[in-house]
Amino acid sequence: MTSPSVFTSLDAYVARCISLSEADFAYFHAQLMVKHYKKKSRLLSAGEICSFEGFITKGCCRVYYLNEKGNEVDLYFGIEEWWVSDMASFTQQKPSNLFIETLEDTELIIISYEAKERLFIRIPAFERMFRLMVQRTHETLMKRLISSFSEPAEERYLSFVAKYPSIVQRVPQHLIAAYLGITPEFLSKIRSKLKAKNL
Amino acid sequence: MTSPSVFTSLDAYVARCISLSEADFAYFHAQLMVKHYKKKSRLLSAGEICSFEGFITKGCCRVYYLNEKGNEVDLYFGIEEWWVSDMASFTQQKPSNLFIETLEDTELIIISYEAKERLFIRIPAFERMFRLMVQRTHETLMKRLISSFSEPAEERYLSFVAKYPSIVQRVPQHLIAAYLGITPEFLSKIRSKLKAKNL
DNA sequence: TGTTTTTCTTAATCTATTTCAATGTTTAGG
DNA sequence: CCTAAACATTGAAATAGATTAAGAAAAACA
Repeated sequence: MTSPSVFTSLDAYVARCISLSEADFAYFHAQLMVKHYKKKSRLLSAGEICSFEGFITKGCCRVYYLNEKGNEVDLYFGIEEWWVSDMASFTQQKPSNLFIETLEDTELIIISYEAKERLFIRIPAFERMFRLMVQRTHETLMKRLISSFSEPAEERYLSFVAKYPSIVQRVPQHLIAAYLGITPEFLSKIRSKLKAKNL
Repeated sequence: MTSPSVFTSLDAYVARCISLSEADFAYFHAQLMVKHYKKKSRLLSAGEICSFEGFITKGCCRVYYLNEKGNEVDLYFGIEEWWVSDMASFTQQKPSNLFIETLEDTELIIISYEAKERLFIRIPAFERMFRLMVQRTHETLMKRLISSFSEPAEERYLSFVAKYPSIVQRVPQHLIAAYLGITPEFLSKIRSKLKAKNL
């Protein structure tokens, strides 16, 4: 258990929320599957029922949807220690509107709907852990909504860079534009304006 | 228990998520407080720690924040059977950035932080009930973010009217504009344009 | 009831952002 | 290493929505 395993970072994540015995951890691990995907793999497509919640241990994913004009709009990017899923689709086992795709070769620990239910029955503390996880996600989303209403694109971009410097390195700019809710052209303009300023 | 009480609608809400014994319900009720507020009462101000999660049994509230320009931006309106709170502030017992205010005379069932913790300890099923509640809230917020990125103001207004007809009746238009992320003037323009079309 | 305050509308001007189109640059694959 | 594809930049024209300011209508209030 003390030697580094695939589960190390996930276990640490869990331990920050709830305390578990060794036996609990073992049962937990038995409910999980480790998956490896190549870059540009599709983990979920709109119309499918999302069959997993995935904790990223290596790599990077994007979660996006297609709007009526056919543009891809990124909801969020996940890197190490993030969960990716379409929670609504997963929880209610109904078809998703979202797409999930890897942007790099990615290692993911996934839990299925049935496994999660088993986990809740056997170790109710996981209800709390997932509640806290959703609450955190919700808080992040709320802040994002607020900033998208209050701040002009330039500030939102600067905040994004400040908050997720590693994502900026790893994700192509047109996807970041999609995340910020602006066109790639406009992001490019913002960046060149910023560059002009800082010189 | 079968005669209508203040708790009737909340109990129904809870029962849709988890099943509880009579004794559980009694303990649950003992953790709650019923509050009455006049129209325009302030339930929470930015800077305070949010001390409650409130379930509206009668009336209407708005949850909003002040952006840098000093404009009030509405995050959501709560009517009967909705929860109002600043979840981030409440859960982490840290100062809020939000304001909560009644728009009508309002009856609210509130639970405090301590009472909620007691409840979780005595009846762990409530972890699930609140997890499901947050998940639902999260899904709603996600949809809102998607529509604010994808749809022009006119469509967002039409969706809002279609989804929350009762709120449209009860809430002044300039607040709905603030909810949609546009100015009251622009909403007015949209409405007169729509009126012209439909005649 | 009349009066004050809040809410709603209209119009002119201004701005952030989009769209379109063209060009340049980097990356990936054969 | 070369070529195609993906990605990024730039500029001009178009547009959704903001801002300002004024007046009309409705609601609250005394």
